[in-house]
This record gives sequence, structure tokens and C-alpha cells, in this order.
Amino acid sequence: MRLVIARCSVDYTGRLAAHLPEATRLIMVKADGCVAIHADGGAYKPLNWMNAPNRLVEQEGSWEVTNPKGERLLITLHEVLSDSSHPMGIDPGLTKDGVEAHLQELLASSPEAIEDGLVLVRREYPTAIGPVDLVCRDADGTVVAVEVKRRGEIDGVEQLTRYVERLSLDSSLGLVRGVFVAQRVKPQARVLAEARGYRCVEVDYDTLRGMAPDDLRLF
Amino acid sequence: MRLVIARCSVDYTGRLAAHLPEATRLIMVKADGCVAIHADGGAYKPLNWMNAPNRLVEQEGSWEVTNPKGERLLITLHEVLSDSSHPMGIDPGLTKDGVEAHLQELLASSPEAIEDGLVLVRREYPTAIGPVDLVCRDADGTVVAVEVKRRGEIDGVEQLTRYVERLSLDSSLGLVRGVFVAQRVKPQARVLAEARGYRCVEVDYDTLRGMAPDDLRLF
DNA sequence: GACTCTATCTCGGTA
DNA sequence: TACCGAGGTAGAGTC
Repeated sequence: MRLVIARCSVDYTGRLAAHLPEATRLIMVKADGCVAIHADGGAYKPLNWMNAPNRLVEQEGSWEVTNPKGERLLITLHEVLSDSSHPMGIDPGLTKDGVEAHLQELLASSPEAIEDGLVLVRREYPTAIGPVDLVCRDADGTVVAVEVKRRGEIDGVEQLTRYVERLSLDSSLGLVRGVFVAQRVKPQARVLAEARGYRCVEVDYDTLRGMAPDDLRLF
Repeated sequence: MRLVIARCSVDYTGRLAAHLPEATRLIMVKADGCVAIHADGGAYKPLNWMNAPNRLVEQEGSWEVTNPKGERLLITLHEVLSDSSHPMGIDPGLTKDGVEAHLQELLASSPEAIEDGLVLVRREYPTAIGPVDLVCRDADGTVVAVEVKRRGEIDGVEQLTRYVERLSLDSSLGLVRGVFVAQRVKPQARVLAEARGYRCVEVDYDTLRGMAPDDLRLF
């Protein structure tokens, strides 16, 4: 990894056009050729960047980075304050324990957390337009399509709508109800879901984990 | 900005749990206190990070970063290869051109570019499910809901559909027509839009800018 | 390769 | 502050 501290100005043209006036910044060049320009603040996102694959042409006082998609980053160097390289080798990589996939697992093993009397029919129920997260039957025997999200937003309601429509085409299932489940349902999504007759349920991750069998408790 | 090159291992617990085994990496600490850990590849995203505001406690052989939301990043330093600080000052910031907001501005000031006789009623017209980009009236006085996208894709058509439905609930507006405007409308989006009775209009950014008053011409 | 969905999304705007 | 939408979204998984 090469790290350059320099007073520089930057111009990007590609998917949009952007300009950075002169200031002191960090220019990071990684082993795969990607380039990122960081200011001394503002989270992890660089001000400008070019992802690999690309071509870096270093000239006196300026760098030009171009990629096959026709994007172009021009870095004008006014003063180089530091320029160092550091060998690092391949990173062994990150291991994550996510939330979203487990939420569906936990709900599949405890559908009563969604509503009393709910019984799981099938997880990832296949349809022509994609799998329904959970298909259940309620206490009355009515088929219930459940869409699970970590954050319940409007797109999730559209997804549920498509599934309910699709399942309703299968006359053997009878009436199909929709339920939208998320850790948090956003107000706009709630308005749309309820306007379409879907119940919204907010669930707590830790409570669910407490209800689940031990093999779903990861920590 | 402080840059540390070190063999380190890292554990994050917060919105999820993640672990990084020992390897040589860059640890970046910005002036606002945010911390990012970069490997020598993988675009601009760090392997782990903690955004400001947070508290960094430096101990012998390890750093602990915590924030008010209860997230925690533990960096175990096995060997420090380099440790340097670089004053940078406040960055003057990025100026962008060619984003959706500009497109909407330009269309608001030249609605006749969408269709002859169209007159703007309101930009960002508020509804319970979100603001409508442009609400206009056509030459016949019919209300027209306009959805503006840089790239016209299917979710934009869904958005327009929701707005037209929503506006149609308001009987004082009468019949509501939908128009889908983008720099490029994808074929699938066009099919869906036209099936639902919405006209699709492709607009050229530079042409629009030519029609606009000078104060909207940024470059 | 194209398409879909997720994200510790980030970031800016606004009520 | 919380909510909402755009993003040069990026990145992973699937078809």
C-alpha cells in the first residue's frame, strides 16, 4: 500500500462530474491499483476514488487514473509532503455474524412471535417471481405470506404485495393474508402496508433469540 | 490524520459482531476521531471502522474505541511498523454536477421540456408516502405527476404508480396523469410504465441546461 | 455477464 | 433529532 500526503486538487469525470479544490489530503493506492483520496474527517468514505481495475499514469505534478468504463480521475499535486510504501500481503479477511439472515431463521422457529397461533408451512416458499420468506397458517387456517426485513421500508411492502398477488392466483390456497415483519417499520412503509391490508409487526432480535432453541443462539 | 501500519487483529461488536485475524494493515485515525482499518485491496471500503463521535483509549498493545451507541472496536496490536501524524486542516469539500437534484431543478424551471404546455404547480409535492418530484398541469388543466430519475428503472415506475394512486385519492385534483422522466429509460421500465398508462420522456442534460436561466448553469 | 438484494451502507436535506 | 431518499452507491449472491 502506498500512502501519499500532498496538497492537491482533483477532478473526476465519469458517472458525474466532481471537483475538489486545493487542500492537503491523503492519497491511498492499494495493491490492486485502486486509488482513494481522503480528507481528515467524514467517516470512511473518500472524497474521490477509482476502483480497480484501472490505469495510473504518474507525471510530473499530476496523476491521471483512467478505467475501462471511460471514467477519469485527475490529481494535480501542488506539494508532496510524504510518500511511503508498505508491503502488507493478502488479508485473511473478515468474519461476520450478520443479523438479517438469522432474523428469518429465528422467526421460522418461533412464528408465534409474529402472532398467536401462527404455524409455519414453509420457509423460502418458491414462486415464479422469487421465494416468499415465510408461508404460514393462522389460527383460522388462513394462509399468511410473511415478508421479513431488518429495516421495514417501502420496497419491502412492494415485495410482499407481489407475493400475496402471486399466491392468490393459486386457488388451492384460498384467501392469502400478508404480514410485514421487521425490527423497525418506517412510517411511510407502515402507511402503504396498512393501506393495502397488510399487518405490520415489529420484532425484537434479542427477545426472539431468547425464544429460539440453543442451536440458533450464536453467541 | 494519524496513520499507523501494524500487524493487528480486530474485534467489532455493535450493529453486528465481526472479527479480523492477525495481519498487516493500515489504521487511519482522522481529526474527528473516526477510525478505519484498511487492507491492501478491496476498493475504498475499510475492513472495520468506527465513525465519529467516539472515544479512543490507547493502551499498551491494544486500542479500544467505543461510541455512545454502545458499539465497540478492539484493536490488538502485535507489531507497529509505522506511526505518523499529518496536519491537514478543514477540507473545502467536493462540488458535484450531474446529480438527480440538478435534473429536477432544470425540469422544474423548464417543464415544457417534458411536454408542450406543461406548467409547474409544485416541486416536491408532499404526500403521506413521500414527496412527488413535480406536480404540474397540462394544456387541458389535467394534473400531471412527474417522477424524475437519472436512470429510469422499474422501481421508479413503482414510485410513480404509488404517487398517482395517492394523488387520485384527493378528489379535488380530478383525474391524475403520470409521466416518467429520465436521462435514459430502461426497456423494462418503459414497458411497465406504458402498460400502466404513463408516458415516458427521455431528456438530455445539456439541452436542458441550455434552456435554463444562467443561474442554473453551474460550470 | 447481467440481475437482485443487502449494507455496521454513507451522505445530505428537511420537518 | 429522526426520518427520508440518492448514491460515481459498493459488494455478494444468484441465474
